[in-house]
Amino acid sequence: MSQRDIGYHRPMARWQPDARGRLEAAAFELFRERGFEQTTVADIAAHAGLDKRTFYRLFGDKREALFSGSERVEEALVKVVAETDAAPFEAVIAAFRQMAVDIFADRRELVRMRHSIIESSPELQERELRKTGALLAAVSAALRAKGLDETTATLATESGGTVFRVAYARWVAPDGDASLADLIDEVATELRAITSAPGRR
Amino acid sequence: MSQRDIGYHRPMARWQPDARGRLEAAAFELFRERGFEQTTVADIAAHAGLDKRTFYRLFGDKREALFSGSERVEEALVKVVAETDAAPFEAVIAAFRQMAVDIFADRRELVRMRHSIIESSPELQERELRKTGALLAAVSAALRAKGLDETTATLATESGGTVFRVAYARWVAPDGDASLADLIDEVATELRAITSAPGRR
DNA sequence: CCTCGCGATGTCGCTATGTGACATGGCTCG
DNA sequence: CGAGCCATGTCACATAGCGACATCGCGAGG
Repeated sequence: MSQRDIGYHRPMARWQPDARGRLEAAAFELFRERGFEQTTVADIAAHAGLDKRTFYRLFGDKREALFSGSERVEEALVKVVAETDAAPFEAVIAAFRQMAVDIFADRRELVRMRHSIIESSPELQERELRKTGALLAAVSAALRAKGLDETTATLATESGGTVFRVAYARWVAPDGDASLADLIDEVATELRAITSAPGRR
Repeated sequence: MSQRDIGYHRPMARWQPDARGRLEAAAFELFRERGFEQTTVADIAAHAGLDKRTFYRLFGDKREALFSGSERVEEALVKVVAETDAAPFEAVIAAFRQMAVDIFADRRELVRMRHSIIESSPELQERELRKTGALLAAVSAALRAKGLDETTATLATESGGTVFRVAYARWVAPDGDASLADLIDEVATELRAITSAPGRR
């Protein structure tokens, strides 16, 4: 890491480039080393060669430094949902599946590290929940934009989210080795079975 | 309100009774009047005739004052799930249904006020998400205790939670008038339809 | 080439959150 | 009747987060 050189004869710009990226990296590193609560915003800023105040200009709060990829994920999900013409639940599953392939598949170790950081802090778990909720709201809006009523859109979206969360939990588990996309398919099938008909015990 | 007299000739106890209840009431009142962010913990404590420090001995943080009923709800849900012998998803739905009748039905206005407070603050929304998650985790554990595997338990629980959230959203909506229990049944049926089979568009 | 303003960053100061350590004083139990 | 318990208050402090103002390289226009 580091080695964020600019070039050779640049007469030394007033500031190093990519303040935001440096802060994200510093936060990730420190959260892993000392834990979220043991890391102060001043620590993160100093580690990135910046001031505490600059951190707060780029991130709403201390937790946000860990949740930067979410816009990309949201765009990917919404795009698939908007373009596919499958039934609502299937559309959402397809979106998560595609997103898993395009964004998650190659980053398993990174995702695992991030997951273990979040797992260790209730505050971060809360933020993750909120981010996920916002993501699902965007997906649901994309479904409604296709003419679905709100209840249908919400139920399809939330069910898809449930499938994803369960599949994701298995994927990041230390011993799992199946691909996330395959896990999503498996879990979707299981969910269909469970909610299908009021069968007997 | 107030008028929390003890009796006639009680030689004046050192402290007024029910500090926790007074703090909860004060918090609710102030959050409604000024909003969550505009209310400081010192305000709440003063309003209840107590010190800031006492607040933090009784509540983990400022938000917790709004989330005290959750243990009761959890107990009610777990009890039904443990005692019924329906299929998993149906068991969870039955639990929410029963809880709706026993705990929510008579408190619609209170629940609406509480909901509007939470809606107005992202911090409170995060906490609500976490509380709901903990609740669902307990329900899922109750299902596993009956011998179900983790995936089935989680999927049934989360799906039930989805149904409840959607029904609840309709129930607290300003114009709704159906009972929460009925809404739960309706939404459950809709969810079954949506996840049933990969039908066509 | 000069200057003038923009924009990203730093500095300062302050309020509020949340916590540890210690003090107080009715109440209960022996 | 005395010893301690325990809920509460008091004090001090680190950190989060934010408003206001200062700094100064850079780039556009004269």
